[in-house]
Amino acid sequence: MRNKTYIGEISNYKDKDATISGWLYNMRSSGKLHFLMVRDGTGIIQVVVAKNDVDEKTFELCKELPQESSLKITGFVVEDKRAPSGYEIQAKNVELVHRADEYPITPKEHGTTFLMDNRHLWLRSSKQHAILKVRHSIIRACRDYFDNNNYTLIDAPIFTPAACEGTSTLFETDYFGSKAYLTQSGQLYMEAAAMSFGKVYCFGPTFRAEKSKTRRHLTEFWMIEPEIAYCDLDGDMDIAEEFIEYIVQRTLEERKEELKLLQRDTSKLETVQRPFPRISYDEAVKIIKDSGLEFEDGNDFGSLDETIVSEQFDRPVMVHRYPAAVKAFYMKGDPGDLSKALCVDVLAPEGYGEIIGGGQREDDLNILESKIKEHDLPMEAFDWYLDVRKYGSVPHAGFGMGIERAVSWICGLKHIRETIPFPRTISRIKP
RNA sequence: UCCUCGGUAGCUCAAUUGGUAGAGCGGGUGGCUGUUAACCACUAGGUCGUAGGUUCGAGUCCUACCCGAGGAGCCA
Repeated sequence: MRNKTYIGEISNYKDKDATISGWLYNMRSSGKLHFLMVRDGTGIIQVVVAKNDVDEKTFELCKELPQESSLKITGFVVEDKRAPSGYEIQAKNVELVHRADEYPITPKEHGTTFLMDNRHLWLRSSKQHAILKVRHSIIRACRDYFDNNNYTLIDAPIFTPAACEGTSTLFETDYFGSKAYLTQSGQLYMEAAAMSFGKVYCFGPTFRAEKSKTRRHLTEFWMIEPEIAYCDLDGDMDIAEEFIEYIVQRTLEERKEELKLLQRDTSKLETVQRPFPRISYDEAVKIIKDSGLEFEDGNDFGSLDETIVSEQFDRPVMVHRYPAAVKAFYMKGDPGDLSKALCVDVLAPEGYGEIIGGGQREDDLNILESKIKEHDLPMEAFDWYLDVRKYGSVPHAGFGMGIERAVSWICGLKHIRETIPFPRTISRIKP
């Protein structure tokens, strides 16, 4: 079974015989000719079955093949302008591996709910296939960026004893009689690890139990979180922009075909190059107010606010120094204005909003303890975290990027749920 | 949790002021030697989300509930 030909490399077999193994994507028939569109995960190719070229049994078989039947086909490979991919196979033999039942997803239009109910089959469609290929490339680029820059991969736990930030709603689970929660971030663990390895990152699933029902939210999503010892906010922003530039440019190189199939305007990605604009929260507020929108000083940005700010630029914009009051307890205060936090959000262009949140962490033990009290968080849950400030505390910073939001932006999608193979949302846990 | 919209054939949708539930795709049967979401003919396929109510008569009007989609909040 190993020495077979993949459709993706069919051009190497021009004017030669080849055997492909795949699934029937669609079929058109014309009396004494059948046109089978066959896919195998690496590509799709037209197979021509002519009545005169095959035995009668084979020809009759192809006449009534259900969509998605699995097939092994041997034939002569030719270049032909009439074939959608430029190449086609003139069949000599067609072996039916399995006759499919009536396939629910037809070549016509369907609603998203129906397609999501059939997500396990929808993955076979060309658009979904392309999105997940892009996702794979983005994840590989993320890992390569950190691996090539001497970061150490440190896996964070999924079960956690208490809220990391105390803000989001967590999924609660029974842990041998006591309560445990599914992680909403690996960050606190990365801070501890950075004091051992210097530069670390984690990449894993993250869970939020908020009842968000929008095209930007999942209850289970993947986040990549670097953390760097001896790093301040400016250094953090340097890393974030270099990182985003790298993954976008890598994806443009590796996934031209897929982005074309997704009809992505790649000119809007080609401009994603350093330096990215860096503006303060106060400057962002001015942009929002100048646009005519009402905004109350000191508030966090809503999604419309983010869109208005990001529309001013042709590449991601980094907004730093938000009011400390709207940010998590571990953010370090700005020495120049303690009402502000040394944090940064990276807003993707074209209305895609926040893809990265991060900043410099509070490294002073006493300040951190009082922040925990201010936020009404249980001190005992953070004893280990406070230890990081007791034994050789240093300035450190990091950020987290939601993979699905990055994929959604880079692919130019309307819904985040198509960026993950099996999405989990407030109303979906199957398939 | 709140706001808006929706639920009719396997799928996508239509049905006029309340008056015999329809089309395309998919399925089935037949036809066609260059099809491009092929095409042509015929054919099968329905508890109109659920439960009540108004009416001679309800897919259509009223009430409650269930489910879904988008948005707000919250966030990546």
